[in-house]
Amino acid sequence: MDKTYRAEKFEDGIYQAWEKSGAFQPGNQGKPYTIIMPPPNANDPLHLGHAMFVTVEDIFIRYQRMRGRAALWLPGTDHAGIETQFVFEKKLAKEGQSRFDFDRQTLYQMIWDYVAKNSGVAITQMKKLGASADWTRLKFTLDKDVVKFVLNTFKQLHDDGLVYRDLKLVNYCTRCGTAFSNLEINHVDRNEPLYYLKYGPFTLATVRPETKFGDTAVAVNPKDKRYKKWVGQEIEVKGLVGKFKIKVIADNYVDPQFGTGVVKITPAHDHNDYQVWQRHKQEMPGPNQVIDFDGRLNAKAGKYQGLKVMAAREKVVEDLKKQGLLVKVDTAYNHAVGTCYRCGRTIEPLPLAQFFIKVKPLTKKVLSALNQSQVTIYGAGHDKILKHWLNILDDWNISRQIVWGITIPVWYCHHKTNDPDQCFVVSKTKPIKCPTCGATEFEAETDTFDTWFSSSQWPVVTLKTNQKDDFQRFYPTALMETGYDILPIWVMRMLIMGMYLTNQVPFKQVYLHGLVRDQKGQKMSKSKGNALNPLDVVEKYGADALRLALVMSTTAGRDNSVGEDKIRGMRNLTNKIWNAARYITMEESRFAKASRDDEFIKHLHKVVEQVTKQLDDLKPGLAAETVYNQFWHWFCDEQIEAAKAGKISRAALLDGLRVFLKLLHPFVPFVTEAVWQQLPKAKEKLLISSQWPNT
RNA sequence: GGACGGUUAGCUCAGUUGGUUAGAGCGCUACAUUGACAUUGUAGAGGUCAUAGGUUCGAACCCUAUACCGUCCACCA
Repeated sequence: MDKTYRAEKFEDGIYQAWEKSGAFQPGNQGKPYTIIMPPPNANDPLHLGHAMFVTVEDIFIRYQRMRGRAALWLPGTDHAGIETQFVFEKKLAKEGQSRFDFDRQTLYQMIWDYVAKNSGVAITQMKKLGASADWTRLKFTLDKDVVKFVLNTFKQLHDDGLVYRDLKLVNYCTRCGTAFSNLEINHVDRNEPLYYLKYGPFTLATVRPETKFGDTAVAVNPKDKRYKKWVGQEIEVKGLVGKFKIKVIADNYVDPQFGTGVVKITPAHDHNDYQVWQRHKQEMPGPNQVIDFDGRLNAKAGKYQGLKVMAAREKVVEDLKKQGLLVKVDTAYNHAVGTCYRCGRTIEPLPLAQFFIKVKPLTKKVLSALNQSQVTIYGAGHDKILKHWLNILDDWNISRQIVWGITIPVWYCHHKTNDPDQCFVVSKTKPIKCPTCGATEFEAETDTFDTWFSSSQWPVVTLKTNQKDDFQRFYPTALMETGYDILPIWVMRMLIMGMYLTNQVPFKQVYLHGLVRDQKGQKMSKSKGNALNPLDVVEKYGADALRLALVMSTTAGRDNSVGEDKIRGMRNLTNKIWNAARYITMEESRFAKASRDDEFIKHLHKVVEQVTKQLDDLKPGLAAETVYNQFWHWFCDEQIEAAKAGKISRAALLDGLRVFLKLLHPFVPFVTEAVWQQLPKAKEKLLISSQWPNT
């Protein structure tokens, strides 16, 4: 044996031996224990966040496998709709092309080829980290059977009256060319001028004067005495594109304290105004769209047609000023603006007919399951956050205007329009005749599903489309493990769709890990240059060191700092393990009993109990700490030294080492396996398939 | 505006659900080296557990308030 442990000499060979042995597949014996892996983006290299989930999930899977459970860790990869199309468009841009240079089929095929070419990346890297997942069951979100299942779910939801098409204001990014759900919008505080405009007999305040061509009413608070006499009247306004008449309505939404207490209502371009319109449909016209999906003003804006929003705003303000219609400008005004989480551009609320899922009937079921403790959330207060989310959730917009995804199986009778009452047929293939309107001509839907719509079905679909009895055997799964940052966007939706599809919770426990931060507690990012690349770390210190550094002393739901110092320290443990084994195996075991053997065995047993309890309690950080300290400071520093003095027998020491290798294995699988292979022959050939010590 | 966290050693963090002198890693100080390991060992310095009250025989842990930090949500034009 070498004087120091060299991870690079062992890791690949050991991984191959594990995989070849079939240890990653659940055995036929034992109670099932299942983790469905959060599918990483198929074509993206891994970052530390991925390394984190691989580590934590692998710890639990290895532990349960050693406990004799039929442990299944089912891996997958994600087509990651918008993310991937965005990356691909960047690539096109570099080559001087854009997505608009290709028709849908061609573009889809190009992205498919691109993803196929890179799709091994994530999997190879997870293997490097020691992930003991069952790769024979790997699923991709665009696998034929997965797609088929997702299409059926949509049909089922529609048949159950839980899907509807409606014209609503959607969060539209004019740069990415698609709508987003509310959960994908970032709100940022921005300082924008608040303009006070003359508006007929009133003065009103707005930050968006360029939308005034879309105004359909003026609103005041019903209790506001100043304006009471105007309510219900039509006023005449002299505007930039001529005179027009507009009605004054009363709505509680208007805050008399804000600005002048008068608001212009532009239902096509503002979420609040849209809601006001919904309450006053009888009194005022509906959405009057003046900004188009390319982010430019349309013909209704007269001479401002063709200008982009910000340019139009400047021009409009300038002209208002010239005509004496601008009363004053409040430049100190701050408010929150919705921005695209992808590209950062301001989100434009635009009226678009989209498909929505009615969430209320579904969230109700999930809330009651939570209240009955059918699911337990581990992670610093995030159980409360989940409940909060379930209570406030709005209907889910699942239509996306991108090609990289699963096309919504809808056929519009005659032609697709933006009319919410448009007749359509839900069908995987082109229908012959519409049962409602009798149409025989159809236009296919081009919108695709929100990626998260298929992801929300992941625990169900991965098991239903896999080996024959998998769903019966492994569902509901034991544990869902992921970062708390995707609690609402993914975990909550899996609960919703899992309950809908199976009437059971998709998983019984949720372990939410924290975000990985750098040594100083700063967020890691490429631009800051403080991000560690997991593969570089593995190469330098070994996968075990990285794994242990990621999990050591962490608590569910709390961020944790990882720097090179910590990783080096953990690498030192792998060396310590190696050397303890080297020493113990140097001499032949003698079977004579020594004076402190009994005491030694008793303490060892206590350690086993403690680590086992901590893992059962879903406290991998604490378990790692316990086993680290007990191994290094008790076993090595005290007991090996005592053995040198003859107080502990070699046989006891060797047994102790075997126990520690088992306790350490879920955390540092490579070095423990490497050492196990050097020990005198035992019944259990591979440590990965060995039995957890008795408690 | 609301919700949820945090505040423990120089730094990064644990503290197993109220119970003896509060722990780890890194860093620091002194010593140790031909027999497992310098990717080491031994010894040590360093904390009135944010602050102020309260409950209790007993509080880092429970309660109340305050301060600061962080995250998320939110339709005030």
